[in-house]
Amino acid sequence: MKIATFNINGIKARVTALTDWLDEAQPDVVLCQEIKSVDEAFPREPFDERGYNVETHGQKGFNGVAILSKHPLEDVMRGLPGDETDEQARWIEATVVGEHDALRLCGLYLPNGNPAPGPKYDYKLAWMERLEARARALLAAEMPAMMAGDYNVIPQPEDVHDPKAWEDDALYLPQTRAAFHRVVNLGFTDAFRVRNAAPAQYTFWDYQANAWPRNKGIRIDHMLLSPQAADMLVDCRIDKEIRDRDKPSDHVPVWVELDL
DNA sequence: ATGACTTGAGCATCAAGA
Repeated sequence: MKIATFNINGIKARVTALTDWLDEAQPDVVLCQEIKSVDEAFPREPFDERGYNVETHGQKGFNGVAILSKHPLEDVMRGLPGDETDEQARWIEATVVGEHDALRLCGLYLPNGNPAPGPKYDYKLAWMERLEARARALLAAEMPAMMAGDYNVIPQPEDVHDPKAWEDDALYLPQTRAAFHRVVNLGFTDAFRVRNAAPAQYTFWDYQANAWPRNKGIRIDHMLLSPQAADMLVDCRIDKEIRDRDKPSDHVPVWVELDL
């Protein structure tokens, strides 16, 4: 089963770019971030036509996550547990059933956190604590699970074109990376890194200052696998070519092939 | 260089992104 994560930066502006990529890449499941739409306004038809079930967790203007799946989605859960007052739409979970096994899938859009320090950075760190708690619960269930999406975390120096330029940024601060590694170190596998050890493998390039042609990117979209899911990993790649097309998102898709 | 682009909201500009 081919499962992808893709921060699309606005579903209404990205329908053509997304459907073109779906038709080529033929993923079974796509976790989308930054749909920037309320649920009622999400354009379902292009995805219905292609055989995808659509589950959304949106809000007006910003954030918002969704799952597109050619397989049925069960037990859909919206919102990251741990703070009833949090109104930002950044988490969606569902179970997808494969040929041999079922997989618990979590699509996430982790807060950016800039400027740091400040209230936005406090929110990011608090959100990451809730993420760690959810990750522990998923591991305790001992079923295959994947948490994938836009983490807004640059894990290591080799994941950024110029580490020096990012050292005060909320995506790369030591506290941010430590919080990310605390989650990984519970027993998750960074699917891309176990399949590709090369530096400078990016998933985001800013629209500004010719970042893409200069390859001034960062790797912030990640797919973390529980031990049971890691045993199913066949491949993981970044579809960076589509950053070259008309009206691209500033992120590109990352996908895994799982023997599920 | 706190710049440059892009999106959504909503109709002139501004917030937010990373």
